[in-house]
Amino acid sequence: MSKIKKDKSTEERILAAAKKIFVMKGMAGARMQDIADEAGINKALLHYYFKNKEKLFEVIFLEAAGKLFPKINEIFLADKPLFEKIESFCAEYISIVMENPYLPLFVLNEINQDPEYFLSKVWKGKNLPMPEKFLAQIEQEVAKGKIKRISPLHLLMNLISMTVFPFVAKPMFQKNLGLDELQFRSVMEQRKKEIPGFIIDAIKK
Amino acid sequence: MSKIKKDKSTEERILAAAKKIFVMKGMAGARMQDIADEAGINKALLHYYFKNKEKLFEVIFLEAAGKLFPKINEIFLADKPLFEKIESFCAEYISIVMENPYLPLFVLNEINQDPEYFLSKVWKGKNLPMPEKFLAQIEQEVAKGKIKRISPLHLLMNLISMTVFPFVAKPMFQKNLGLDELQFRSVMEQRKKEIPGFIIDAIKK
DNA sequence: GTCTATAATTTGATAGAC
DNA sequence: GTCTATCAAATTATAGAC
Repeated sequence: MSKIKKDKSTEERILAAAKKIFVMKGMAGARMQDIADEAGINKALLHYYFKNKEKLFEVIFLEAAGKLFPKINEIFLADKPLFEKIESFCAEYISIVMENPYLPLFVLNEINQDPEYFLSKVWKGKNLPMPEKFLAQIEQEVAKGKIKRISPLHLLMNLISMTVFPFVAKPMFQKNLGLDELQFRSVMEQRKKEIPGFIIDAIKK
Repeated sequence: MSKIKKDKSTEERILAAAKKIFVMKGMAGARMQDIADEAGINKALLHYYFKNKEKLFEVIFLEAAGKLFPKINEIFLADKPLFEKIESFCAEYISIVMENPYLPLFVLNEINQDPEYFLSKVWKGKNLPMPEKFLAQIEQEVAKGKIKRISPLHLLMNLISMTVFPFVAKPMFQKNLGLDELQFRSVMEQRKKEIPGFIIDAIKK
């Protein structure tokens, strides 16, 4: 701690500013000047802290991806009954993303720019997604006759789609359904129960 | 028809090139040079046909949005039984998007850049989304005791999410689930039946 | 309509003073 | 660490010949 009692270190303010601008405009659309302005500094100082735009972007992107992917992998690896997994995934994922509603679109969009590069960045070494266990668990439930004969792959896609997509299409849903910020939050809060209930109704015998 | 028998007019080639580049890189990331190269012409000619980048982009964006939104509005306005609506929506929407899998992410991303502006462009005047009828129809089915007591809003979100999201997250799903191009298409083909079946199981009494 | 050459502007990045 | 001033490269857009 070289410095005491300042609201926020310059680096912290840069990172907060960069996150805001990058998530809003994307890598290509973001301007170093905008980030500097947002952080209350100038471009030179920005480059002093982060050598170039690419380096700064990588920090922001990896932090964003780090908020979204581990939670998905958790559901793959956890040692819990199927229904519990689905319930806790919806609730926890929505809670996390509700604080940063635009992260999923940001991350998915950048991944789309160069899937190989970005996906390798996301889980280089560890953190690899292992959906096999989860898919096998569904198979077993089917085999045991606990749930309907459903394709594990499609069930997984349905779960993730219903949980994540409303955030990706947030402006569209808000405009078309006439939801203000508060109402949108409320709807997403409901979905923590609504989605698991919907799935259970769909697959229970 | 001033000219006869040429593979493709210059304007057509420009539009095809612009679509490819804009959809791949987004408005901010696309380069006029790339579009010119892709079309086999030079930048000057590109500006001769379309005054500037913004104008060209608008044409592409509106065409893309025009492929995605009317189909959604159709389900809102059509005069058909609920189940039929859901079935035909899934099948038709997936068929349309399968030929341009990256359109949804492109459109959603640009809308996110400036929701007011882009959404006003999409349905200026006509083409306004009218979800009320569809939501009311669900209410009625519930009231008549035909289906479970479910929130119309959430059912609508679930339907659209399950249909659209796999395209938005295409690279992620492909990488994580180990699907090549052909397998992905096959999975989406299955979903034309899988999604309606899933929904029916979830809401039928 | 199409091209070459070039202007005009934006923007990422650096030099050097304090 | 932070700033001002400036450069160098990239990129949109135009002028003008054919």
